This record gives sequence, structure tokens and C-alpha cells, in this order.
Amino acid sequence: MLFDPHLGSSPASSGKRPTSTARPGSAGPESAEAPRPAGGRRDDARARELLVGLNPQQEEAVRHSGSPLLIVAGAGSGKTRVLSHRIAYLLAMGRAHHGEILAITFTNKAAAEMRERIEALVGDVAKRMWISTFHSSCVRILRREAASVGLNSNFSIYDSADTLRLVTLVAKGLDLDPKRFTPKSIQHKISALKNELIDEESYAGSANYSDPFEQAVAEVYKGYAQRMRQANAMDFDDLIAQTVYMFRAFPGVADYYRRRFRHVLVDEYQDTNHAQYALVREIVGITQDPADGAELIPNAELTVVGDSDQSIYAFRGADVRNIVEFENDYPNARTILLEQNYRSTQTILSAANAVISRNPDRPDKKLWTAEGDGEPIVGYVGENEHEEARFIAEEIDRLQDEDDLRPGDVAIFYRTNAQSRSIEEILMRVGLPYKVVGGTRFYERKEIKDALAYLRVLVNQDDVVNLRRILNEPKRGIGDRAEYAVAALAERERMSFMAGLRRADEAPGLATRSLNAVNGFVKLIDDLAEVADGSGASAALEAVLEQTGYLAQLRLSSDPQDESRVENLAELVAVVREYEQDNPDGTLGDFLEQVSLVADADQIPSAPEGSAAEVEQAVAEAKRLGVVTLMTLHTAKGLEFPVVFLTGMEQGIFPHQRSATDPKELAEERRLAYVGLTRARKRLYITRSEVRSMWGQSQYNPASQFVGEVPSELITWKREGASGPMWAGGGAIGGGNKFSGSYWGAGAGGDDSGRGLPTRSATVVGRVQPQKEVLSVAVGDKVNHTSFGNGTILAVEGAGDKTVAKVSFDVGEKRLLLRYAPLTKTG
DNA sequence: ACTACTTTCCTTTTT
DNA sequence: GGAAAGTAGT
Repeated sequence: MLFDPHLGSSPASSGKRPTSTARPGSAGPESAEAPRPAGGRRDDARARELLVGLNPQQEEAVRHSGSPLLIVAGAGSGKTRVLSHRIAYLLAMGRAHHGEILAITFTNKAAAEMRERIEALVGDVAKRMWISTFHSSCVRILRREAASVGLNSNFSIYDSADTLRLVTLVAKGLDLDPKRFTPKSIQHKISALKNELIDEESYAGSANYSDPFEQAVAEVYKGYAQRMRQANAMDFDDLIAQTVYMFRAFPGVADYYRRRFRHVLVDEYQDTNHAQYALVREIVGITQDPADGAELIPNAELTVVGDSDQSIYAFRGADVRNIVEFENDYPNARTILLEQNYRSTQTILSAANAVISRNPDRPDKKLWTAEGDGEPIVGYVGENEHEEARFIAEEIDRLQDEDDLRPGDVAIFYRTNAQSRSIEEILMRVGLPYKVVGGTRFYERKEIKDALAYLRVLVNQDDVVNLRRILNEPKRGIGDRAEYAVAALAERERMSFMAGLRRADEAPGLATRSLNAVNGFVKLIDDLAEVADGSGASAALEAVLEQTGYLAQLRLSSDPQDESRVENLAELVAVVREYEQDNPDGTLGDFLEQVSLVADADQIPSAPEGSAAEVEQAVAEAKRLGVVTLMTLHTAKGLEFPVVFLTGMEQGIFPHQRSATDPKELAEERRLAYVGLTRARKRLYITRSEVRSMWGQSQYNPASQFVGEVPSELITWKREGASGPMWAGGGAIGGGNKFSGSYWGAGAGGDDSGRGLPTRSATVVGRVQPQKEVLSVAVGDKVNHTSFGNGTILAVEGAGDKTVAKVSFDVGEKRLLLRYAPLTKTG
């Protein structure tokens, strides 16, 4: 575990960790107001107002007091409303001071929404309350207590990509066969262990060494944990686990938070893993006799909200038992069921109820609404995924005309991110504005990770993973050999990698040329560190981009991908500037922390191309009408839309292939279906495709079993599968099953792979080309491409749908399939 | 040490 | 079909 004196800057001391209960939180502005006797001013009138409009169960959930509370909140049952009203009610009744409340959610989105709702009820104090995710709460606690616990407070936070890098590195160092034990599987196992609060030492003691995998994991886990300490880094799982370990190892620290938080509320409790469960227990406090005669701190009041039917994260350690066994864990707990739904039509709810009722071992629970049946569910079976997508686009178009719905009312869900491609293609072609939420996210892009790696190193020079990432990025002549030589030196002299770089002249076998390069690198980092210390975060970032030559290299490149990389980096600069404006006191470290924990794509300001006026117009338009939202079913949890398309409803896709054999996984897939179905307010579409190309091959998938589980009288089929009538839309399909050729044919293929619009970030797209016909061009015409900019037609080949134009852009020559290329004539 | 070519996965889902 | 890693050639 981490609380080990070796951590941080003082590698000297050894032996047992200190057992003294350092008085934590003695620094920091909040501590003065923190531990105080419960209560604030009571306002009965205000409290009564907060109960208005609640149904009896909701009201009870808001008012309940005196024992742990479990609110079983079905989809759309007003959960967030209850939670925020409960918090406001606690304040109004004088039962809690705003500083005594800890509200925990899973996602940043949920936390932000909760804060907003509470702010609407109680005003500005909401801004000062602890309403945050598990992870950011823990970071906050860990950083604050770092000093009293022997940690370094500027630790880096590693995301799963960083983690995987380190696992790979360690596994390689142990000469493990990466085929036999993939770094990914080891990483997954380590993560699972951390979620179970099993640290590397106890695993080493308990692992089954006759199992080669367990043995490998045990070894890698040890090496990994050691490297993490050396790097002064924490991964996501550490944030939770280390907080728990800290509370257990330093009772004084735990006491401080127990005194402070008199009310703990946890959202999406069905998604908690064991470590999170333990964390909650630590903070709430478990009734026990104070053995040493110390003062007894009464338990905090605990409220958890959740719905076991919406548990969809078991694969990453969430344990439904936490919610199912709540009443056992907290013997005098009260349970309140919220079954009345305020979101969907009865038709939609009946479908959802029918599907979820197939899951075994489920307490009976049925959503109902007072609102009536509404429209039937519409089903559609496309011949292939492009047909399916085309139907969706046409239907959205029709809804706009006939029902006055806006694109912003529509969401399209799919099981896996890869499925968004075909849908994006069609929406783009038809000119429907859309955004993809999630997917390859902004902060996971190479150039962004590189830039952030520089910044992380400036804040924490022990951060080996990030240091080695940027060591030769951009290329500066420090290759594998040189890196290895320095690593060996650092190892031998038991110093950090950075220290090794500084003393590279002592490294045996390092070529003079490499030494010079290394010295140049060290100088560069020192210069940048000076900027980072002296000026703000944005200055540091800009210095990084310029002085490292990173930007220069991208600007010189003729690869169009690099062009969008420059744009993405410009976006990053904008993000930092915005952060500085919002947080004038924020340091570079604070910024990095936020970035680590907020991987939410929709927080990135969009940077559309085009003239300022064009952009402004497009943005204003998008705001008014909204844009179609594309996302995976997992990301959809917690959201709602008037119109929902559930796509790719095919056996093997959804439920996913991998869950076919395991009934538990199938049950989780079914809960995912339940989540998807219950997102819809008014209209629900269920679509699938008879043939789908995956891995570049055609696959024939039967209908998803979940479709069959919806009572057939609830669905109206616009087109049915194999047995149904064949009406294809205008011969877009070539005969047989060679679609892939005609759709993704040569030319266009590699040329418009997701760059253009920084697609995966929340950029509004599709505003430019309402071209439904193939653009007609001739040699010499001037054209504009959304990502390549202006160009000139050099040649035209083929005809009709298959017309390919050779175009000369600034970035080079491209062959574009006119049917799909986002191209407009400019003159 | 760097580049260009070849091979290998890949497709769950996220803080 | 495509990203990322590995391999061979300069």
C-alpha cells in the first residue's frame, strides 16, 4: 500500500508508518467551519414549500430522519428531485449545516446536475457544498491530508491508458509472455483487486501460485505498485482504495471527516464497488463502543439511492449486493420504493417492465405512469446498417415536419462505439446536426495526452510514465538505447528517472550524441518548469507547445490528421484559458487534476471551422434547434429524450457476443436494455439490421432476444425482417452481399476517417453540406472541404454514386468519393 | 535513430 | 476497415 515512508521526496526513513493521529485538516480555509454541532437556522415555511408537489413516497423520502435510508428509485421516478429536495429540506429544517453534507455521485455530469438543482433550491451555498464524484471527493481528501499522512500532495493521476503503459512496462521487465498474459488482462485483474481492497502484499500472500496467471499478476502487481509510488502517481482505483486505507491507518483523519459529514448521500448506489462501499462505511462511521474511552462520534445519517435494475457496471467491479443487502448492512434501515414514473408513456414503461421481468432473482417492481399510453413503439429492420441509419435519418426529418420536433429532442443509442460510424455518415450526408457523446474522447487523443504529459512532468518530475512518454516526443534523438541506459543508471543509483537524466554523463554506454540530446531535454524541462512556476497554466502550456517544437512539427507535416491535431491543441489552450478565468487562483496542478477526473467530452468548447460569422450563426442555430445526440447505452444512463432510437438490436451485438454464455452477463445486458428503453419520453424506435459489416466482413444477425421480449402488440413494424415485405430505399444497395465495396469503396476510404470535425468531442457538425445529390464538379473547379480546406479539382473518375474526384489541397492530393466527401463548390 | 512497411488485434461499457 | 504495435531496412 501507499502509506509508506518511501513515498514522496524523503526516501531516507524506513520502518513502521507513524501511528500518531496527526490532526488533519488543520490547514485550509474550510476547516474552521467544519466540525460544529449539527444544525443551522430552521425555517418551517421553507421546509413546507419543499414538500409541495411530491407524491407520498417522495415526500417520505425527503422527510425521513433517524435511520439509514434506501430509496429504490425506478427509472424516471424523480430520483434527483427527491435527493436535491432532501438536501434542501435538511438545511431548511436546521438539521444540517451546508458544510456537513456530503453528496456523492458517479459521474461529473450527475454531480453538476445535482449541484444545479440544489442551487435552484437553496441558492449560493450550494456552491460551497461537497457535491462530487467518488473520485474527486477522494482526491480532495487525499491532497488535503497528504502532509499529515506522509504523501506527496502533487501526485499525478493516471488514467487507464497510463496504467496500461505501466503494467506493460512492468510485465516486460519481468519477461512475461505478452501473448500468454496480456497486459490488459493483468491490468483488469489488478483493478479488480484494488476494488476489493486487496493490496499487492496481501495478494502476494493469498494468490494461488500454481496458477500461472495469478502468479504473473502477483508479480506485476508488486512491481506496478512500487513504480506507482516512485512516480508519485495514483490510478483511479487507488483514489478510492488509498482513501479507505488512510482512514483505517489514521483514525484521527477518519474522525475528522466523520465529525464533519453528518449527512452522507450516495447516488447510483447499485454501481458502487466494494472499495466505494467501504469508503462510505468509513465516513458514515460504524457504531461501536469506544474502547479507549474516546468520545463516541455518532454515525452520520446515510441516504442511498439506486435501482438494481439499472446496474450496468458489474464488469468493472460494481456489486449489486451493496444495494440488495443494504438492509442487512444497516439493520435499522428504512426502504422506500419510488415506482411512479414521470417520464415515459405507459407503452414504453410496459415494454421496459416486460423486458426486465425476465431477469431472475429480481424483487418485483413495476413502473407506472398516470399519463396514458401514447404512441406505439415503432420497429424497423434495415437490410444493412446503412439502410437502418437511413431510416433513422428520414424518420427524424419526418418528425421535424409533422410533429414539430427538433433535432435536439432526439437521441440515438447503440451498444458499442463502433456502431456510430454508419449513423454519422448518413446524418452528415443528410445535413442533420449531431454530436457524439463519449467515444474516443478529447483527453485521450495522442496530442492532448502528449501536451498534458509535459504539464504533468512540470508539476511532478517523478512521474516516470509521462516523462518517458515525452522524452522523445517530438523526436529529439533520444531513442530506446539512450532511454534504457538512463533507466539502468537511475535504477542502480536508486534515484528517479529525472535525476538519472540530469546525471546522464555518468551513464555507461551512452553515446555523446545521445548525451547532448538528453542534456538539451533536461534544459528544456527546467526552462519550462520556470515558466510554469512563474506564470499561469496557459502560459506553461503555450510554452510547452512552442518551445518543444511540438507545434512546429505538426505545422510542417502534410498529414491532414496533424492539421486537426493543431486544432485540438488550440482547443486545449482554450480549455486552460477558460479554466483560468473561472478559477483565478487555480494552479497548473489544479487544472491537471480537473482534467484527470473530468473526461466528459461535452465540457470541451467546440471549435468549429469557418469564418467567425459563420461559426456564430451555426452555433446560434444549433442552440435553438439542438442537435441529435449519439451515444452508447451506458452513457445514456441518467438521461432522457422525447425521442429515442435503440439501434443495432441484434443478437450478438446487443446482447453482446461476449455475454452469450454467462447468464449473469446476459442479465446485465438486459438491464442495459431496460436503461435504454426507459430513456424515452414520448416516442421509442427499435431498429436493427439484417446484415452488418464488422471487421470489414458481412455478418448476418438475427433479431435481439430483447426485441422478442417486448409484447408484440406494443410495436408497430415499419419494415420487418426476412419474412416481411421487401422495400428497399431506391436501390442504394448493390446486389448480393458486397455492400461494403460500394459503400466504402476506394478513394474515400482512408481519406475521411474521423478527423474533419473533431468528431468525437462535442462539436456541432453537419451544418455545412445539405447536399443530398452527388456534387457535380469538373476539372479546375474550386472546392472547399470541411477538413482539408480549399482545393482544386484535378481529375474526375467514375460516374453517379461512384464518382471519385482527385483534388489538390494545401495538405496534398486526395481522392474523394463525391457521394460522401463533405465538399462544397466555392467558385 | 528514424522511417516505412507488415502484422495483429480489435469491439463492450467509464471514473 | 483502422489503429497500434512490431519488424525490417536505411
